[in-house]
Amino acid sequence: MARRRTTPLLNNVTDEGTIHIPLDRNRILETALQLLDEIGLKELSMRKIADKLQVKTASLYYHVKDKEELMQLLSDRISREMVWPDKSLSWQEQIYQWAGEFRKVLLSHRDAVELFHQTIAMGYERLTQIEKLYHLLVSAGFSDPHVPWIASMLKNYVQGFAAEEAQLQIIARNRHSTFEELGEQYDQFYRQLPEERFPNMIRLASHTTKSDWEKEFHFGLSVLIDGFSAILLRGNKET
Amino acid sequence: MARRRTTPLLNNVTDEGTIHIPLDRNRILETALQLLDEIGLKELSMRKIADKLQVKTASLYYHVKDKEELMQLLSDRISREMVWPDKSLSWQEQIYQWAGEFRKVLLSHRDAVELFHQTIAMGYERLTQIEKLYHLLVSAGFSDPHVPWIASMLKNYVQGFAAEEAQLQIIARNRHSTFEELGEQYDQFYRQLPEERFPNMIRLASHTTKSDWEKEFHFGLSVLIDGFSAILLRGNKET
DNA sequence: TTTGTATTCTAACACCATTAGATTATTCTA
DNA sequence: TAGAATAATCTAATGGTGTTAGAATACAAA
Repeated sequence: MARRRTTPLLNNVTDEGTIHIPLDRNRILETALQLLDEIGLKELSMRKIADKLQVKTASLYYHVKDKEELMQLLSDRISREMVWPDKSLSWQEQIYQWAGEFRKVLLSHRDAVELFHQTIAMGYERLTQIEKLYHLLVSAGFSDPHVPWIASMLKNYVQGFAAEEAQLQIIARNRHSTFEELGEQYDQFYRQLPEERFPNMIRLASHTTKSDWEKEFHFGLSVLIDGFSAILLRGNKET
Repeated sequence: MARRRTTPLLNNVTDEGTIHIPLDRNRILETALQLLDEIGLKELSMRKIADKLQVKTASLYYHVKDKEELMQLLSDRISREMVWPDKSLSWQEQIYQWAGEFRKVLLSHRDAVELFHQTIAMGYERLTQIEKLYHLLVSAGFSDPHVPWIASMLKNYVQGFAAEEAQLQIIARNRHSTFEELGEQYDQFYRQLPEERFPNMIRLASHTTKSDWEKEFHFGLSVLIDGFSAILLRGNKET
């Protein structure tokens, strides 16, 4: 039995007295983002978004083509939180800043890494993010053929690193464990493996659970940057 | 109205005369993998796997806890196709081989990259894959604290690179385009962007559509390997 | 042949994305 | 200001999904 509104909406006021704010993409997006942080990507559904907006599900489809389009827009919305590197710094330091920002944004929203994997950089913000990186590299003196794949390597490095961090957070959440408890559990898991088959994994168990993510992130990045520097010094030869 | 079998199964022969082979994890897994290649990860459902096995959906749950467990097993099944590096080669060449194999496997099954992102390396095969890489790096002379994160960087590089390749394949499939047509379409997309906002993207459009994936994969990898070599020469100092 | 266990099935539940078409709200025009 | 046109939302339904309890069946051992 469907409930039916007894009186039509007038002046944005429903019969319950609550104010009816018309939908639009922005409101849908902000609600979706909020919901994402609360329940995660897998639980995020059109129904729940609509419920949170106090609206029927079908209404969303007037403002958005698909769930896929919504996810696309959502990834762009998250990208908007990037702060751009300070152009007065050296290009190396600008890359550190860019990467640090990207990592921060990816970790500041639940399952953002997953979302970025599932979507394609076609929106304004994500394209801008790449454009800025291109600009940075061009200014540093890299030749045109080099720029896109250097940028791609940097993007992949950050995304891969953040994915590992996020995965640990997700596991911790699922088990209602703290980060420290999780370290022990990891150790235990590795040690319980057959020793003749995984000698190195077992021996390195304590090192596998990263102790200082910040430092490792920076160090890995420095390997890349040093490599790119070498290309620059060599004079941008070879593809 | 549900159809009901008129006679019970006897000697593995149904009333239609077809032979009934009992289910097991392996058969489910192989069917799932085959189906994955045919229809892709998003379309892969328990129902369709069961249908292909000529079995009711619920039967799968006797052999497998979850869909998640099945996906976990599937990623491990795919990892099994890895061929291990030749230990007579130098460690650098062994890394090239390892990475090349990993990339090959990730691209030899539809949506395998996605699957690897969604699952965690906990199965026998995926752990073995990491163990082999650890062994390789230890033999090369890297110190214990360095091994896991170098391995992580390599894994992430390959996975990131393969993700970009796979994404292009997916787009090409969706649009029923060849790889060459897709290049043009990409070019067109970039050029249609507002020029004042994306000057570098537009100018670099032709370079963005990678021409020789093989070469770029190798070159990017060499940047990493050179960086790791430097660490080795420096004597494994600093974390 | 009976009994017990292993396996598969029936039937249902509670979700999900999406759509056509009716209904209501708002704006524009005469 | 009344009526027509448009914009926005809702109703209702379709066909899909993973998962489960418990009935039915198949197979193996006694």
